[in-house]
Amino acid sequence: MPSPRDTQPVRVRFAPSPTGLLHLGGARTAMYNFLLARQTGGQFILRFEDTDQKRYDPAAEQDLIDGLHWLGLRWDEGPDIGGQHAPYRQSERKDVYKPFAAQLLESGHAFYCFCTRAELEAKRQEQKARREQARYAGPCRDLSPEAAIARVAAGEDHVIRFKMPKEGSITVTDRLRGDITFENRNLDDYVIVKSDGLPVYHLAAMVDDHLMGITHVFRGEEWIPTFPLHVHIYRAFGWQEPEWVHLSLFLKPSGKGKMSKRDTQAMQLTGQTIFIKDMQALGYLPEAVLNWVALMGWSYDDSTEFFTLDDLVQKFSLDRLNPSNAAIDFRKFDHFNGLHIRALAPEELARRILPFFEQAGIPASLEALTRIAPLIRERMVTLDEAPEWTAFFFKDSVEPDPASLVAKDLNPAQSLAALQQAVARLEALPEWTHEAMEPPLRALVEELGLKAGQLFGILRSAIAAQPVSPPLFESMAILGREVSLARLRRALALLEQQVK
RNA sequence: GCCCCCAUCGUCUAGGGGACCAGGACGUGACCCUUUCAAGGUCAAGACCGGGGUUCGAAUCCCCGUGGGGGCACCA
Repeated sequence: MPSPRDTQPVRVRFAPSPTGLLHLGGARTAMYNFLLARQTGGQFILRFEDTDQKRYDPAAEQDLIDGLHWLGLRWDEGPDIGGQHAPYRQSERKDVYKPFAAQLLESGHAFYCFCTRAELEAKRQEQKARREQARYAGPCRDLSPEAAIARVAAGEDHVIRFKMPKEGSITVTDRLRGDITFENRNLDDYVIVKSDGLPVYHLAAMVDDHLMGITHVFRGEEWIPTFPLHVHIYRAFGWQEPEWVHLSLFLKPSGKGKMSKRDTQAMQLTGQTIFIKDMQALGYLPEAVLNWVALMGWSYDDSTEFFTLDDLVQKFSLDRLNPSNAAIDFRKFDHFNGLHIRALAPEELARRILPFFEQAGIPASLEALTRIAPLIRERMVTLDEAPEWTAFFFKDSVEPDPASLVAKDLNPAQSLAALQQAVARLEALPEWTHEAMEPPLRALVEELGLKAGQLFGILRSAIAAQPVSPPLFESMAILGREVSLARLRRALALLEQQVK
């Protein structure tokens, strides 16, 4: 069911509330918005829904902005850069909502409510005791407008509620699920303006989306229960609705429910996170985050899985969105990270791993890392592994475990003899390159009747002094003749000690 | 409890009446390659929640169960 509205330039928005850090779900929603905007030549807008001053977290705004930047999702209008419809922070738009609330009051679609929280809570308890549906049951709905206005004028505390029809039903249309019908009697007289005068999401988001010309609304499935309210509001104003796209939810790895605070904390202990901010430090690539998350709820075909952001801009389609929830699978995240690392050019990989060396206190230059990058690119899962893989390149000398210098199935004396000959051949080399050293050493393996792994294992251990390391010849070439030979001679000495 | 959404391998998914003894990927196992570790390659095991319909024919459409998930705030 493709809609012609998907191919016209769209206006979409990512509208998080600055109450917490940017996480996977938000990143996916933001990306889908971004993709559709770029694909159609439309606009992607960032808007902060901060009408709840109690939950506001000043650090969250910056985190949201930083996270989106890191992911490479740029917006065309937003609180930090302005735009045609500024401001893009709802707390700064208090005055724009007022006339709309007034209009709803006048047209009879809303009413003033003077019930206190305590009264409401008591009613809810009663309803619960009677096993009834909990919903607004106060007297204010039936107050005459004159009486209500008089009480407001007298300074009485109040909220504004949407006057939900008691009868009938409403059918709303979600892009992924089709028509959904709700009985109005199951809907509540929701508060749309709080006693502090600020609208709640239900009003603020609808007004802003309309005013900002939003054509497609992407949001999580948790909004479906209040979806009919939102459409009621649109209809009360006589506005044209956007395309509503309710995305599936991300479930915890076990598949049992949404991520809770407790879950996210437990996750950090195992090096897993749903927060974009932490992913960079853990060595993940924004490309991998995007690729991974794009495929949770969307697919291109029956086999393509590797996508860059540009690919996604080109290939994304609302019609291939999947409505069922998805359990987060971090192993797949690692897989995508490896794929994207391998897709990086050496100099680019070097640039990405440089911060990890700085953090480890290893004075590695970009030039050196660029030469080393190809050796580790094929074996890395996360960027933070780079320093441990390559630490030996940046040491003046290394101290291999003596036992590691004795090859499998050989005794120390035999290992020493093999290494002596290997060193002799290497010393005789006219030039110190991978191409120059491999043939004579392979020949030596042959002559000694050894297996390649036996001889090269000794050399690798002498050079890198770590149980696993990048390939030998490439490593020696980068290390240079002097350093390599010095390390081999040191290994010779260690072996001699074992022989006597 | 009430309302709503969803339902294919352990996980992410393809499939939108015959092309399906259900395809891909992650993970798992085996093998190949191999100087370690990876990467890469090959192969293998592994799923249509159940029951009714509709139809010549259903993973695909409908209904009922069941299961999972979400929501029921002056939060978003």
